[in-house]
Amino acid sequence: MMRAERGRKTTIYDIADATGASASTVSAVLNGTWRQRRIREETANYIRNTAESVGYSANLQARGLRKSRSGLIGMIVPLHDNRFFSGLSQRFETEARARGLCPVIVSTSRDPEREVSTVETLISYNVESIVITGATDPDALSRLCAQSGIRHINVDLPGKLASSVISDNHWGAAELTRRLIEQRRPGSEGPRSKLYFLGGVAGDHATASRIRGFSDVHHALIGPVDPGQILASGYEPDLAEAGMRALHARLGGLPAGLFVNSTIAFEGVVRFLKTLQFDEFAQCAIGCYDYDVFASFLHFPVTMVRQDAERLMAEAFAILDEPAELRPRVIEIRPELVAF
Amino acid sequence: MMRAERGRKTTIYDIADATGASASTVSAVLNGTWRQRRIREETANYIRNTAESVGYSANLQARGLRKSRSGLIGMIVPLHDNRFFSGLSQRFETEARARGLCPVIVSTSRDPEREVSTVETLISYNVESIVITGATDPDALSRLCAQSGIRHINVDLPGKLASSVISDNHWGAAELTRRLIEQRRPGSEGPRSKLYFLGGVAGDHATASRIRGFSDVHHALIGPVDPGQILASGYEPDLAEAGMRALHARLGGLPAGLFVNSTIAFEGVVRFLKTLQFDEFAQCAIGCYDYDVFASFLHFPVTMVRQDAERLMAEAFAILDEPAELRPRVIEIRPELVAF
DNA sequence: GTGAAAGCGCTAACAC
DNA sequence: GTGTTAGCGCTTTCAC
Repeated sequence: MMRAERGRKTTIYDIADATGASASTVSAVLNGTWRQRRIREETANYIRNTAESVGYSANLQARGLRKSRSGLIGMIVPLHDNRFFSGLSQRFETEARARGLCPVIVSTSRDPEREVSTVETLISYNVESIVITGATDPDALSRLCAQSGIRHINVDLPGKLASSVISDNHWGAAELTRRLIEQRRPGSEGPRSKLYFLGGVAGDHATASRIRGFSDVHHALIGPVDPGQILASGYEPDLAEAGMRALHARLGGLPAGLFVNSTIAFEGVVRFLKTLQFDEFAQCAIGCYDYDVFASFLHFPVTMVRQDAERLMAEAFAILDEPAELRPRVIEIRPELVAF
Repeated sequence: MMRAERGRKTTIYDIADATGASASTVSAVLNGTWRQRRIREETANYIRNTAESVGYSANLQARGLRKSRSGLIGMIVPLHDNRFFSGLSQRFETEARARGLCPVIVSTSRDPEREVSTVETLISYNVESIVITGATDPDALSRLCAQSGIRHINVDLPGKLASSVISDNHWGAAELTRRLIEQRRPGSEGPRSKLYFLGGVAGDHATASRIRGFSDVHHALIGPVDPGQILASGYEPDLAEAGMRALHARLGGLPAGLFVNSTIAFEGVVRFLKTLQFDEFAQCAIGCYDYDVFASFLHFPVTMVRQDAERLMAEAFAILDEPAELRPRVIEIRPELVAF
């Protein structure tokens, strides 16, 4: 193993030298195509044994270069440190593994430039396809991928240029709103008798759909929604907390119901509620779009919407597995409502 | 751009043809080494513009093959869908990015075989180094890496064959135990006056250190620890819940204090506590090794240990950045105690 | 200041 | 049934 001794990793040429076979024979044996080359069983065994004994492992970059494939599959997420996205990552990993691909998951901090450069990097590594989750500008990424002919799909946030698998936000929000209205204590009147929507960014697709779901049901069951009932205060716990404080001051108490648009905002809400007396917030029906185990153990009842990460990813891969489509599709997956 | 028209991606040869320069000049310009080649500024600009206008992006597999580097850095985690590990992932990503490397994070479900095959895959892709977190058998992985001369480091769980950066589990557990004992309501006697340790696997390094920290302080302040006080019931919420139920039955009530060894176990514990009356568990001092935002909002006070993912990763990369060491080191990072 | 050519480790067509 | 050979796209010596 002269080459190995020189510090390099052992290659098929080393194995070829060691066994007296040729590089192509070794290659065929070691990558499984040897049956079609009708290589003798014993030759194959001999080669395999030698390879194993020297700890040979194929150089996947070389293979990738030659076959212009990489065996890698990419995914971008806004952040790892989040229940929903880490759930998606977990499912992505499972699906990738089932296809013999090595998952590369990169986070982009919701930064559009970083999204672009990350996708460029993935493309440069010749990933087989890309799953784009929570992108701020999915279509910019689609254009990049299209340029290099890379299959890709949007998950969670839809785009116009590629198929998308998203949560059925309208349905989930409508259903959650319906339940909150059912739970609402009767009696109060005026602004405090209404429901309020808190958190997220109104421009963002998911939030917009949820606001529509909320408004539709609210309108049908209680009455028209006033703009003051929608507090899309952003994605930070602090902003949600401040929003809650302001709302509480404005109304002179808690409203009949609260629709919190993410666990991130929910954190701020809970922080504020903790400053109140139990009997005060016991009067308020609380719901959160998104799920967290511990949020379900709080000292007041809360209804949560759990998005179906498993189906979202399964559908995404189903589309990637199929031959490319003519026109982008949007598939909506219903979330599940969980009451505590 | 004939090659591009044939469906391939554009290469430096395409750019060379288009600009009339040679492939090596194009290469130098596009990878930044052109100054040392004293290529004329205008030539460089011309080439860069052409490259950009055709949307050229380098084939990183080819570059990697040639330079026997990949620009990838690997990490294995037991699972993505967990606060602690996803926090580590997030920091890993930041550190990798700071070094211009593309992070590849793969989960292994705490399956030893999968750990091995994942590390093999990463090695085959020529990753620059590997961060191993929460491995069941770190030393087996170290041997693999050593075989191929890949730098690597253990995080969270230590190994004997490579340097490790771990949480100071003994200190954290001792400190948590001390606080629980302080909070303990005086008065009771017998088994119920003691603290109980719940969750984790006694054989696992982290759990073992924590049990030692717990026992040392318990011994010093209350008295010897009875084997019956240690319930290392595993990593499943269900097991912890069952463990709690059994303990409660055995003691005829809750003990003076409860040391829960992970948020996973804590989930089961909380599930059980929910079945009790408020004034019953209000008597029990509760602590959890590991942190979760929402766990801090429960209807009883809890002290949590928050591991310092940022410093864990920073130290890990600091070691990877240094020249290889003669003897493996173990660095312990103190966690932070947070009371609610 | 720039080009020609070799080669990274692998695969696949084509020999025989 | 197995060997020879020509690249995959890039970097890097060496030449001029």
